[in-house]
Amino acid sequence: MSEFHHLEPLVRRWSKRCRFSPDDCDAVRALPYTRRTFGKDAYIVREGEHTTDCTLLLRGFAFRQKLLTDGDRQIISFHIPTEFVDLQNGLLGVADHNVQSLNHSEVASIPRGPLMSLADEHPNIRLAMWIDTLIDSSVFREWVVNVGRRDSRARIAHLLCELVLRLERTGACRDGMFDFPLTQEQLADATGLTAVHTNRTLQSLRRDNLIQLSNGILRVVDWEGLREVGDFDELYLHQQV
Amino acid sequence: MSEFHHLEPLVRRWSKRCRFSPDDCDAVRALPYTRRTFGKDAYIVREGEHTTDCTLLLRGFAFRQKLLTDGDRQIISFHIPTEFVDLQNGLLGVADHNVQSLNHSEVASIPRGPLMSLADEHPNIRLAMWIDTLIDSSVFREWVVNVGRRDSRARIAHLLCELVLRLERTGACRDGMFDFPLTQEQLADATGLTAVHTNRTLQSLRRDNLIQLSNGILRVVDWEGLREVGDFDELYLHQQV
DNA sequence: CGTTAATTTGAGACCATTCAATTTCGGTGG
DNA sequence: CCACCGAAATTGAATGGTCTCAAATTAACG
Repeated sequence: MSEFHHLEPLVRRWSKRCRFSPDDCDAVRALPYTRRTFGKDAYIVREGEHTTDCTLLLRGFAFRQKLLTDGDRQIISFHIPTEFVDLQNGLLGVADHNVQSLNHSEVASIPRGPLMSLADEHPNIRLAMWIDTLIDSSVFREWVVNVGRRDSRARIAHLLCELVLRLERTGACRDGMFDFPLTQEQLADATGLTAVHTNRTLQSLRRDNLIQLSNGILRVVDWEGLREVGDFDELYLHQQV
Repeated sequence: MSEFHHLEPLVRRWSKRCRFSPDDCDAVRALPYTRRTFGKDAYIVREGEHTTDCTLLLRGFAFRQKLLTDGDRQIISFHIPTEFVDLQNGLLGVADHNVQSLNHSEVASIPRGPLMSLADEHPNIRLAMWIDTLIDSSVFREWVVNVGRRDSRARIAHLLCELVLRLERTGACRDGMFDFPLTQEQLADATGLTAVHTNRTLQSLRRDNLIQLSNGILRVVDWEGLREVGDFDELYLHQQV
């Protein structure tokens, strides 16, 4: 079992994007890291913290969020395995938002120093990292649009479309079907709605035969329909990069 | 007048952040660029475009936006001089959103190739550039929160607080007073509201003696009050970096 | 100064919220 | 395996913030 290296999925993802040399790949594999696990809703990073590591998600889901002073929560992004949940903290000194584990998750904590040195010394790796942060950024922009200008049906449909495409890449979604561990409250916090209205909106999407959702499994019944309702265009995911 | 180099403000901003060597500074100054001007509302970058340059704002304001299929517009960020409006396009192949000139503006178009080579060869410059894109990203996250979870008064107050702090750094805002070229429609598109409701909300902020706004000049009368109404915390701007 | 853009006002409709109660689900221990 | 429990999902009714549509007023500009 020690044949398998925990960072291998990261190597695969990055090397595909940036034509890594064998040396680049080995350099990533040589990164020091600590494996950690988190329970449901556990905090991985806290706003205001001076972070010392970057966190690569190995298993489970995670999400970023900010809390308002009145206690309201806005979820800013969801993350799936092989993604960093806080790569920006490699360069920014202080975390500007929280990161929580969505369900039971497993991560690799990589110290900032070695990670940034790696970037300094390997142009291809640096490029892959930078592009990761740029795609993050593009997703945030789309989320501004989503919560700013779309109605409840479109917001939720759009979010589901995004998850489908991202999960398909990792094989976690096949035939439009995947494990959907989000509670309706989390879905609400991600779309800027209330849990109650999220519930009614999901029912409306089900009624229109766009999706099925039960037992924590989501199935997209009508992809083109969902796409249309969600005003979805995947350009912003930059998946070809 | 040829004493003054158009990229000098950029050199100053970056070198302050990353301890540039004289050589770093000269390398930035040596960048090739084309000066261009744009009229009100003119497109600087269009979604879907394969961009060849990055655009540094020299004078005037600009903003990023996306259009929905139904024609609605969501503004994603505002930009002020010495900022790049599309630095991410140096690495991402295709523009995922539009950039428009807010008023009459002046920019320096820098070809991607030389700009990225510069980053490759100068660690400090690369760091400054990367951090620029990371701060962009942090601002987008805060905007997700703003349009997702705050009511109309808070959204507008928050946006005004952000503008004040950013403009103060460049000297364009003093004593809480600055040229405010945004129309109420643009303000609405940035906060996810309608122009009509933006108008009523501005009146409400004026009535509470938080701001004065007339003749395109905005004056923050009660900074602490505005800050409180907007639930504003400037951590996300990372201005100390 | 004339013409268009931008701001302002009013009234009514609607989408989403709030608050509360009920039902279902998922996990746990007896 | 069933009884139990808390969490999550669902439903209802009333409220409210924001939108829509239209018209009037004011400001900007050539």
